[in-house]
Amino acid sequence: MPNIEEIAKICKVSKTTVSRVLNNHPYVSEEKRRKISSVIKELDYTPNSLARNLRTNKTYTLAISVPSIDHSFFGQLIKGISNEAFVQGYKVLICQTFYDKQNELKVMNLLRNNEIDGVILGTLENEWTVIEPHLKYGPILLCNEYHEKASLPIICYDEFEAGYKAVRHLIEKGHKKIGFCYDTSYSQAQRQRKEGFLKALAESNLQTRNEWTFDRAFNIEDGFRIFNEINKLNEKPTALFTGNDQVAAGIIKKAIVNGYEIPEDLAVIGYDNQLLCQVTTPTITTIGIPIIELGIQSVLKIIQYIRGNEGVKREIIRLSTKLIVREST
Amino acid sequence: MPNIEEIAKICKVSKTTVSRVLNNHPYVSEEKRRKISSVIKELDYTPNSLARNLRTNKTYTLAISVPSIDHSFFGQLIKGISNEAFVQGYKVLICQTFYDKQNELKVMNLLRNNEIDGVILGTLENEWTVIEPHLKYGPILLCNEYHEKASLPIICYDEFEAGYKAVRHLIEKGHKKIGFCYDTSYSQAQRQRKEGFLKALAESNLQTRNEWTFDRAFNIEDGFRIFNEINKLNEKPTALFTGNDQVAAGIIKKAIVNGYEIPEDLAVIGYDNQLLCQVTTPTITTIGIPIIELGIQSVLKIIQYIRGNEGVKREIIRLSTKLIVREST
DNA sequence: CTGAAAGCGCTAACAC
DNA sequence: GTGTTAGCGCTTTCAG
Repeated sequence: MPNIEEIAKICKVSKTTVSRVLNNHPYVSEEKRRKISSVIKELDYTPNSLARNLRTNKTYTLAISVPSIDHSFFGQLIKGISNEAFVQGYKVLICQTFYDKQNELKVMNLLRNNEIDGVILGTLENEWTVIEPHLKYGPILLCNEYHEKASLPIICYDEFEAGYKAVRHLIEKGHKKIGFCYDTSYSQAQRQRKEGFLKALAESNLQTRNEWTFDRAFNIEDGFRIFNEINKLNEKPTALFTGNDQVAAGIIKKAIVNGYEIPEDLAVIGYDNQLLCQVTTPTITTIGIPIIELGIQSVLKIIQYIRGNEGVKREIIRLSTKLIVREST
Repeated sequence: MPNIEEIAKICKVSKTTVSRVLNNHPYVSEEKRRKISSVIKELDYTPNSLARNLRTNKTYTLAISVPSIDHSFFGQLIKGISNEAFVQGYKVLICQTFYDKQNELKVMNLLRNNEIDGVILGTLENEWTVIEPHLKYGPILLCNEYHEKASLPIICYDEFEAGYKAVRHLIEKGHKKIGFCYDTSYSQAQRQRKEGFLKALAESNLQTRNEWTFDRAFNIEDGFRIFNEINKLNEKPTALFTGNDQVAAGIIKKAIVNGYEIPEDLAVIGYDNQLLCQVTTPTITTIGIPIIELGIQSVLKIIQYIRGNEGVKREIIRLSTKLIVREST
């Protein structure tokens, strides 16, 4: 494998001059530039990224941390992030936390060891005080999650409004007993969603119940489980804001198999507007969210900090969501 | 940020000794080892990976190339790969080809520029002659795809058997007019699946038709599109092997909305055994495949080549699949 | 416009 | 057991 010195020797110039050509620097005579370029092509030479990275102290790599990639919301988010990152000349490292604090710290260590230039957190497992010290190693950004105090850029959905809209819709459909599902109840984004939910209930003098609130609702199987829990209740909710289309699909399917009429016996509203909503029977009412845009904005923002070489500061971008009514409500 | 020299100075030893402690080499006195360890901890020092990588010419990073991450099969595959890679001390870079030859070459360039130690190809866009020259830069492995000649490790499903089993099942259900969907018809894995399909038909003296074969069948929307094409045919198939659960779900949903009885008017069999199969109405008959195992085996195999520092050679591992019967057939 | 020289932070012969 | 030395391959002052 040829290196820059070999190219320099063949062209009878210094490594510096070759480097200038490689990096499109000015002040190289047209003649030499041509010669060097042709030798580079001939020998099929490409610069060693490792050496470059060490020298410039940049990796052009971003890490994206998510609970689990195996979920269509995060799949789409990563797709959006990955595409935009590639356009901007960055690579993307995937890190899954599986809701584990230690795994999240491993991502932080990548930043510390100079393996990546920045981190996009698509979930937040640790306390902010644990994350904060890592800011000195490079920019960190919160995406799809919220924190009330953390001093970093936050790009998220308007969760409060989403929760509010969903429940307003259910109330308008005549429901008075409405339940809620958390992905994880320690997520502040989910807490805000719940606030919106509660606000809408309060405005109509309605209340929810503890036993109508479910935690760890992430995928279809969680939906199966949650339906079973609901089905055992004496006083059942008549409507449910699941916070997630997969969970909605699981609940709906199990309900139908158990003889429920949807939405008459149980109205269900999802979140994300995945294609899944269109193939179930009944189709699923949901909250539509701009996933790709969330990804793009996150990438642009973190690259801005990387390029600017500046410490991140708190700034909040809230993307708005929209209610999409289908057959399940 | 402290470096190895600083640690050495404080401990009044050479960088070498510090390096030995860092890498758990023997021949360091217990006393110095303790002293150095404690200073490392105190200063919160971690070695710069970039420098290490340059020196050792290793990155401990694998790239996984897939058409699009935004698909539950590839999401699960990446999950399996990513988990096992982390266990083995490797990071995973995600690369999406979007079925584009150029994007696949970008992955190859990562290998050439020393940005990764090996590549797992979850799809194959270019001719083998285009890929082959890159083998000199590091190990490449084919996963979930097949090639009749390529001299590299191939870990795939027994596609022939899967196609055969699926069609046998449809024939036993009384079907004589059976259609087929390709993800991409240039995929040799898919071709093998088709061979199995044809073998089963031939054994029963049945034939398929060109207009019952559909290409670019990847997701739910493709399923919608394909149903519309079927619905326009004069002579329609009565059963379909879609090669993909999403496509199956899309076809089934559109069929039901258009008044078809499933499976009476149209039997549909998917592939992958995603959870999606369990929430549609009717539930979807499919081919169950060991996705996580495919990922794990791929990682173990490529790491074996990386560690052994040897050129890859052709070897084929075929994982077997199983028919899972539900309501759609 | 061009090149010499220094050095990013680390590891690994090799000598003692 | 330990330290000296020489790079890995590149970019970037700085001097000419």
